[in-house]
Amino acid sequence: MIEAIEAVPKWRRRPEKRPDDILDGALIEFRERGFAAARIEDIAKHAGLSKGSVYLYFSSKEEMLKALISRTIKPIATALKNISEHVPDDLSGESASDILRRMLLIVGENLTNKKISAIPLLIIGEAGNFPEHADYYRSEVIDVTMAALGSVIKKGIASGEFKNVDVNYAIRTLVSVIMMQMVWNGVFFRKGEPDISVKELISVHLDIYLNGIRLPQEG
Amino acid sequence: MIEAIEAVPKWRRRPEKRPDDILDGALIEFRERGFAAARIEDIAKHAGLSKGSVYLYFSSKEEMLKALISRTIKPIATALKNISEHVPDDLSGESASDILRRMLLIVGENLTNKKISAIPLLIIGEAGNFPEHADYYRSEVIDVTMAALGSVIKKGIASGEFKNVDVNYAIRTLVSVIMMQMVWNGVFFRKGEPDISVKELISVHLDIYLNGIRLPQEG
Amino acid sequence: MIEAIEAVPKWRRRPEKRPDDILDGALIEFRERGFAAARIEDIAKHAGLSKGSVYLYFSSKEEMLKALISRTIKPIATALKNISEHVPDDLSGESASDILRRMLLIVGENLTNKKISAIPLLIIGEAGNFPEHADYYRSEVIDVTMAALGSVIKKGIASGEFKNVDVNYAIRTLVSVIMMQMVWNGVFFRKGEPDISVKELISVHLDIYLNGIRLPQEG
Amino acid sequence: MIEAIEAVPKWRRRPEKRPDDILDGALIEFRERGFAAARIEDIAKHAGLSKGSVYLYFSSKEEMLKALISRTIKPIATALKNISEHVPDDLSGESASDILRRMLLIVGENLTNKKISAIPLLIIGEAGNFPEHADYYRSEVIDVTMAALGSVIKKGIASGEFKNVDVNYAIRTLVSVIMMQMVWNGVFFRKGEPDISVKELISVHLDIYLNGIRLPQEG
DNA sequence: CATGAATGAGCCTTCATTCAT
DNA sequence: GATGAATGAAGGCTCATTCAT
Repeated sequence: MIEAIEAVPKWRRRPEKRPDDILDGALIEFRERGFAAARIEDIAKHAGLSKGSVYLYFSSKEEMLKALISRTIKPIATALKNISEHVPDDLSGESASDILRRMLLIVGENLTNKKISAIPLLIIGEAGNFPEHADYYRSEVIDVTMAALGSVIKKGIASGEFKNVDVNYAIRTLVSVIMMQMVWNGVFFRKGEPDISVKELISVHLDIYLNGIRLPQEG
Repeated sequence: MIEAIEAVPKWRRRPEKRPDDILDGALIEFRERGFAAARIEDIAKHAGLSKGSVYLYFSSKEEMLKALISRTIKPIATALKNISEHVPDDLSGESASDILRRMLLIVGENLTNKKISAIPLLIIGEAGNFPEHADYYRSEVIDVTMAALGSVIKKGIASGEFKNVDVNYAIRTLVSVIMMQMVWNGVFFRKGEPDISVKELISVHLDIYLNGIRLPQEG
Repeated sequence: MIEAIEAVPKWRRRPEKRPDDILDGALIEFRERGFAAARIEDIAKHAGLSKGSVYLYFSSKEEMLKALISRTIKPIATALKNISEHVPDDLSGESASDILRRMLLIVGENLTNKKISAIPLLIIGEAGNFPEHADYYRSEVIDVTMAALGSVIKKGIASGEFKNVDVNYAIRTLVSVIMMQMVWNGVFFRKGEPDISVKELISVHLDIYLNGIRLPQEG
Repeated sequence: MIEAIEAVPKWRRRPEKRPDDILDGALIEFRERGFAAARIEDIAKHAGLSKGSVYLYFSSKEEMLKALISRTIKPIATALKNISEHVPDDLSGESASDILRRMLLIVGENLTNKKISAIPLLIIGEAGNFPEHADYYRSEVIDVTMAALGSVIKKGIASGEFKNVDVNYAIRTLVSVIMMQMVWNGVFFRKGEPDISVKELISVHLDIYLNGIRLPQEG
């Protein structure tokens, strides 16, 4: 057994991870230059391969884009579905606010993973050419996330914890900071600038979301 | 009068508007296919011109992108500067909340103009290839907008109208709904779906922003 | 009478010279960039005209080249024919050497006129694309010149003035310095360098041609 | 042995000669149509390649021109330098005339190689667009050649073999026949015409150069 | 006559994709 | 599997030529 393992040649590292390595390179190049302008050769270089070899793993550039997006979205979608299916019907002791906080923090974690957060930006940039990917992302990630958050808000309203707000709009306020932060980090952030702390951001955001910034007027 | 109208030559419509017509076409194609994949010939067709004629007005595809972005950003930047310079020092009677509302509604108007709101999406999509445009947009539009809103928030805090929130983060919550809505309309919106009313959205958003969604706990 | 002359409008100088002005510009541009790379618009500029107006005088770029070459070659060819037809049968008192000298000096004068000497260079450069022009130049200028010089050399041989050299080759030695000087001035000359005096050159050349550079060995 | 020959793959002939094959094609097309009008596709065809493949070896048409000129000039320049450095200081027994003869015959050999003699013609034709190539050719070939010949002439003068001629001009007479012959063969020669023998030409030329065509006048 | 906007053919150059080894 | 030479379609850009005014 041990021999078998040692027999794995060292000059070819993890060949079974090749597709993943290629997609890593693709993500970088697609984001850096856009899908159309990204060159297969550059993507291959990131994976330590030659141009032609990429085609052993992906039949076309577009297939790479599809695979890249799937690779990121699928586990997220699965996780989101798990979460949303487990929002307890009656909040079982936990306040709606606390549940919202927990959920936002999970999203926040994804935000700090560049390999994950680059995907929606890529999708935004290529939405004109590949609306199906935008659609896929919306269905699998955004709609699910919004539905999950929406159901918590609804339960909060039902339980008397929240005001009777228009849920459809209220979700947007809640979610938008996440999206803005993604765009900010990927597009408008300037090197050398002090980072925005995602945790802090979400904390302040949620506090405002729950309580507002206005001081209660006495009298 | 009628003669005057007929005197307008039919074979060359409003030639002085050509550059503008071309940029309109460019915006459509750049958004639809991305800068790299957009074809000059298609852009020309939108303006009723042939491929070569475009080069009578713009020396290269990249120049068109620059001109397109400038055309949209410059007047907005000017307007924003006017607004931010006229935020009264002492709120002079008007509440900070009301000023924020007025400002957000102005931004909301731009949001409903597709020719304007498509620009930031274009910039986001091309940020990898043209970081200078993202930088320009941030400096001229985002930073100015955030500074203006920030100064109102600060005044609201000073006057006792607002809580002592962290302004830097608080601005983000305020602004992000705008950005999300832009992305939504340009990327994730599905035809046939009921539109989100920008006015309503801003109204709900600001209400939450000011007051929070949580019901005050009695007792 | 005088009035008539004054009636010539000043705002349109010598319209009948337009074709000539255009060809002047064409010569400059054809030599500077080559026929293929020369732009009609640049040629027009030299003549103070707009691109389209050139086509009022010449139906195509190639026609301009033809006309340009004809304009220069025709009078030269006529002059050469006159000269060669008047080489006296018996040298009538003048030595063959003196006749050669006179002929070379005439050629030398053309050499110093850039508008004339640029033409053969143009023809050389475009020989691949327009062999008919090279052929024309050879027939009308080179062959006639060589024939004229050849006939003088032959007469010099007949009269005992010259050795019994192979005329065919001997002409080449005589003529080649002219051609080299043309190429030199048009191609290899460096600005700022001291000019080669054409007169001096021809004088030294002919002296060598007649007498050689070798000192007679005393015996 | 035979196996070795058969082992040469048929589908990819001498790939290491590709750049050379391409330059051969480029020389033909550049000379035939001029640099600007030559089409990459035609050049590629000469080398049995497709348009795009040319760019695997040369990054642009202009690079091809540069490489083409260098390829020809470099070895010539090296050879010339060797020759000029070995002109003996004291003519060591050999007469200056004999040395000149040897040198001219070497130049004559290059003249009969079309691949070599086409280069100066190309340079002449493109001098307007690429003066740097004319300059390079002058520095590396013409100036070196003239300097070498000049130094021999000077030694001939010093040794009493030659008259005290103006060397600067005398060189031109010597060299010009070479240049003329190049132009003749490449531009004015007509198919079917009897060839000029370069050897004969140089022999006659040098004889005239040394001794002149004039018969010594008795009495 | 003169203009210059408009056209569209043409060519350099790039790059996704193929394929012989 | 891996390579990289080769292909050829595609598109940006230029410019000779046309033509309505």
